[in-house]
Amino acid sequence: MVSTCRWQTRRMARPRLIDRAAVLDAALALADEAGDLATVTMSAVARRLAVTAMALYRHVADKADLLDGLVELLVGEIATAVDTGDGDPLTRYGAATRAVARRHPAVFPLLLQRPAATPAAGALRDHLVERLVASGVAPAAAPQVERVVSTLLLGFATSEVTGRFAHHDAATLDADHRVLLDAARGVVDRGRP
Amino acid sequence: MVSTCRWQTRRMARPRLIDRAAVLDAALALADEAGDLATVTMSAVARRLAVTAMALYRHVADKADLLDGLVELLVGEIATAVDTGDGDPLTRYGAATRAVARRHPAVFPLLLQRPAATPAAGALRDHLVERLVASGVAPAAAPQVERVVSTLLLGFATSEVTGRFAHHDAATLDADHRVLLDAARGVVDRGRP
DNA sequence: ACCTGAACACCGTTCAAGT
DNA sequence: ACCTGAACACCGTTCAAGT
Repeated sequence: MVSTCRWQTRRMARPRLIDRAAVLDAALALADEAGDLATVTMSAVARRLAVTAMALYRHVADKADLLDGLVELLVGEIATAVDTGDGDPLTRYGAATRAVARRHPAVFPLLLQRPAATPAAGALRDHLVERLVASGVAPAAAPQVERVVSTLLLGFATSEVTGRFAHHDAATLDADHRVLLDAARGVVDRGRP
Repeated sequence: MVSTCRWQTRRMARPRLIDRAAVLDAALALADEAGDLATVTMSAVARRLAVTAMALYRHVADKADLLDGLVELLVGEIATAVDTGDGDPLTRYGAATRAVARRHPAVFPLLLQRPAATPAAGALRDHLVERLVASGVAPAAAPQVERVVSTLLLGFATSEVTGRFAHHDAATLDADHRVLLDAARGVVDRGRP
């Protein structure tokens, strides 16, 4: 027996059981399964990681920080989805937003609830502005077009996911979304010189 | 001394210290002053009414019911404001929505968060559809136009109030709102036969 | 460095009891 | 009928202690 601690690589170090990404993934999975943000408690997230609630505080500052992390995750998913699928960029952005909302209905409303000041949000915004300019929108107008179009898409997807249109069927919602995309297209076209 | 209870009008009756409206008003005032929905706890609302938290449960089913009541209050305010001010109906609806959002920034985001199935929401929706039809929108198209336009307005006002546009000044936000209203006008015009 | 145990202030909610 | 006191399960968070 050289040591009572097998994991002792250096002096008094402990094996890292979890990290920030694991915490956020567990929280997101929990929210998705429950379909309800109230289920995401520090205890529940910790339990899913086979750890105590107190252990989380090494990796997230507090619960608000954890929720901000979830928002970052969703923004990242929208960013990676925005360049896939078919149709023009606007159609793809709309589809990406809607798809992420459906995948994470409990967390999605947070996107409209906290300032979009996180790194991932800034990156997505920059990317969208670039795409708008590439499609002929005046550089001076592009940021405003991005703000308004993103607000349109976010508001609609949130409504869909919180059940604001609960008694309407999928076909009606799809038709509504087409009307919304037409309106967004109008905003983009008005930004063209 | 005929009775030890001065307030005893009938057998064992007690003076009604509070009612549902008082509970909702206190909760709304609390949220407005704090600018934060987390401040609205059952204890805090009760304290403001000089009553214990348990007393509230006679007048609201639970906390979710209390929050639904707040939503009703805001929807009512939008409904009464929608026919005042100048400009066309759409401009007024937009201004009314924005004004209510600014008056109640902490509560407003709830409008996008819960199904619009309450009586006040239904009444406002019916009123808006009527106005749209009166302005020449096809009766068959009016409900869809109402849904999309309301979603636009709610999404923008929510963003403004949650600080999603935090680093932009008032003039920029006003300009964004004008662009949004133009888009909404496009949706309305497309509903005309 | 990372995790745990114990502890704290607070939350929503119930139920029997008082008036 | 309406409100209170006591009680319960749960929440987020801290801090000293263990490894």
